[in-house]
Amino acid sequence: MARIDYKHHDKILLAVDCIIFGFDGSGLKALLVKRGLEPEMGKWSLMGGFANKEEGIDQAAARILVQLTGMDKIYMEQLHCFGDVDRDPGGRVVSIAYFALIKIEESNGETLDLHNAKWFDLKKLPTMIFDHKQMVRLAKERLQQKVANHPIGFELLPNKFTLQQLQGLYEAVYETSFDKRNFTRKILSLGILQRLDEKEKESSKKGAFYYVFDKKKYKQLESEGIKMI
Amino acid sequence: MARIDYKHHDKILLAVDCIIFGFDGSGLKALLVKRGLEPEMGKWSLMGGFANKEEGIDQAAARILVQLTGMDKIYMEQLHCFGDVDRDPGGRVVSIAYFALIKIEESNGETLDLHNAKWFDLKKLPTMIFDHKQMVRLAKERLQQKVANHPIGFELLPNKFTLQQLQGLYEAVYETSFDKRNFTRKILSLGILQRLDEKEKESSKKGAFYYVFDKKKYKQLESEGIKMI
DNA sequence: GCAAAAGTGTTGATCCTACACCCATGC
DNA sequence: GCATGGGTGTAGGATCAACACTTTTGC
Repeated sequence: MARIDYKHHDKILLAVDCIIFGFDGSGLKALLVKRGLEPEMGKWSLMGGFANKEEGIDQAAARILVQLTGMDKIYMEQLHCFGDVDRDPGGRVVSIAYFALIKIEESNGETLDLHNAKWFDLKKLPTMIFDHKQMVRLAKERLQQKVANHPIGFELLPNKFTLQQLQGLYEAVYETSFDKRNFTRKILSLGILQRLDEKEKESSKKGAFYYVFDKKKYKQLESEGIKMI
Repeated sequence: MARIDYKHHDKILLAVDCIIFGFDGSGLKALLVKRGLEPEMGKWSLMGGFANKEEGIDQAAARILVQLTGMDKIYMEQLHCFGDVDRDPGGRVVSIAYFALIKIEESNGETLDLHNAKWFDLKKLPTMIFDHKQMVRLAKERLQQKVANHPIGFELLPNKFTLQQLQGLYEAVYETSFDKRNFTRKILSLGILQRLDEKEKESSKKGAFYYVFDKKKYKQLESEGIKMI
């Protein structure tokens, strides 16, 4: 077999696009920005950017997430690589999509405004550029699969949350509703929630206990994939 | 926000690497080739190649699979994009890994020989270049997840197969063993197998019925994901 | 007739689902 | 004292796991 050199092959623009999910108590949201460059400037778009030669693609995604949200260490995972020849009318660009889960209340309003970012309910998404709608759809499917077996839903909630908030989140992710008693029993039986002595008193007279996700206990149990739901 | 042009961004070499699985009745196998270019020429490697500007990445993967196996229309799905800066000592190359399932007996021996390809038992893999071992590990995990909910195991078996072969395949994928009665009952209760009148008489006096996967029935049932196992 | 693999049912345990009432509190 | 959301238990059905013997046939 012939000896071949890397030099004779095509180099291609590599982009990273981020599907950023948030939950505000009423529904799953995606964070979109107004695109700041041609083509399609001014249209709604996922937050994205180009990968540089000197950085890994995960670093590129993390960099872009910090740019927009001002937040470090947010949950992020690679989704899929989109590489149709004509996906971007501006040129041949292969895009690696990442999805991220953030706690809405911790994001930085200033950096969001800087990029003209806005939260959209997943069920009321605007028209988006290129194949970004397909990216969001795929990300939502992946989120559903993942949430069923991994404790990542907590990334979308405040550090302390009530069972009702947690149930609301699962209902939003799966677009369905669960029986309160069954849900409570199942989620508590996993043994990964720790109840605080503190109560949330905003939304009821009686008050609902706050819980926190107990990462240590989860790590102990994690024989690759606990059934969350 | 400033108007930016694509031209000012880095272009990067894009490779495609294929994890090709096969099943020969005794264990899950992966198809490796002797690498034909520097660096690491002569070492064991996944079959790969560079993506061209004029083709989509899925097309690139399909092209590379045909090159090696001589087979068209084989089951293939994107796995993950590997983009660490130093993953390839020969230069900055981002690789998109695909995994494929083939029926070993249908592959073309000549094209395999041409690339010095060899089947390796997944439990006895040789040293491989770059991050290819990691790719195989991830592919195996994904295969396990996918096989549990989708009827793709049949891609690894001849068109007609016995229940014993099918069970052997599932046992190989999950590296465990199942109870014959429970397995038979569950798989037949799905209603996606059709029994032929023909028997396989090689491996027993009595003979075992051949079955075929009934794609039509599956499509009817497919309300997104039937539980296979 | 015997060796070798094929084929087939039952039972107990577990898990899942459906369902409704009392509790604590602020007003 | 009443309105509001918080918290809790049970029973029936479905599913899963464990288990062993009979059948067929080529030799």
